[in-house]
Amino acid sequence: MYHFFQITGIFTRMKRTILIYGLALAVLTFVLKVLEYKFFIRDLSMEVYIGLVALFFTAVGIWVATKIIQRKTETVIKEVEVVVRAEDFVLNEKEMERLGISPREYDVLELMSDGLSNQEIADKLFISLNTVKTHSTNLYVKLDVKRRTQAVQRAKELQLIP
Amino acid sequence: MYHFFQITGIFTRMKRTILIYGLALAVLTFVLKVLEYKFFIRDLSMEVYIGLVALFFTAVGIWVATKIIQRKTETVIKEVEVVVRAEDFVLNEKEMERLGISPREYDVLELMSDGLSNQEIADKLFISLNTVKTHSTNLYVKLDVKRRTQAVQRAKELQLIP
DNA sequence: TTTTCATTCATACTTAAGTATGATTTGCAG
DNA sequence: CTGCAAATCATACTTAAGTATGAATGAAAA
Repeated sequence: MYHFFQITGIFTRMKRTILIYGLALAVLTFVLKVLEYKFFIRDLSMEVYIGLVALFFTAVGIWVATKIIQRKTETVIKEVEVVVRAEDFVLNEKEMERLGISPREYDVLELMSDGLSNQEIADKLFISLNTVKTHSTNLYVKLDVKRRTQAVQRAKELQLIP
Repeated sequence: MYHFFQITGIFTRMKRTILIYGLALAVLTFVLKVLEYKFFIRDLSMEVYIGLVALFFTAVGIWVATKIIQRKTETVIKEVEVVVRAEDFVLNEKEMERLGISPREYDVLELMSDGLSNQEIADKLFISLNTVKTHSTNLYVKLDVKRRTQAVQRAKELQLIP
């Protein structure tokens, strides 16, 4: 795809370049004639004359080349490592249902994983400490763990919390 | 740094190119002289003669250009997303030192994050429950937290544990 | 309507966690 | 050698966590 466009571009450019080149040749020939017959051309030796032509057309050649030659683009692919943390958390609702964790129990679980104490959880959810204890105990049974630290661990494994 | 080498490269190439160019000019002049005096050059009109020289030096110019023209280096920076998983864990030793966490305290921290109780940690490390408590209390101070759940959280944030 | 279940809370208890303080040993650096 | 930090352990205590049991309520399903 990329290559194709490039080739088309070259042809378009070449046509124009050839035209300009032709014109340049004509102009030079004309200029030389004029110089030859009107001024000092006869005083110039053949070598100098040819040298000038050579110089001019070398210049023309270089100029033409700059127009025609496709710049070789050396594509250096520099791979930069962008560290992205695996924060692509999506709640695993299947596990939620399978374990039969209720919405309120989940609330407690979330706050638990934030490192809050039962009392702090109670305050946040406007419920008593005892209720939090009940929820957490139920959670431990459902998650098949013994402690809150294990509950948080387990819940993360099961994609219940981030 | 990169730029510097490029420039040096160009000069080296130019010196050689100029040399070759000079030689080409000399050779052509010589060839023309030979042709002129030995064969048919007098039959050729001035225009054709100049035309040939022009063509030749245009070619030389183009050739020179191909040598001189700097290659365009296109640097494509490709960002490769690297998702860091738990397996890619590298211990942040700077934080370890900064916080002054001792090796033994770190052992306790690790087992803590595995969800073990103080008693279980004590059994694993062959130390008393009291010692574990001492270590954990020290950890809480150093990590500036109040509970083990928070300690585990904090330690993960600081890349102390996976 | 009855049942089921989530949610709430209470009481009473056990166990674990965390705090405070002090003491001993050991290896290492000044 | 001396001092210091790490590691160990103990005692005593407070607080938090977890267990067991029971009960009230209210909404939704059978």
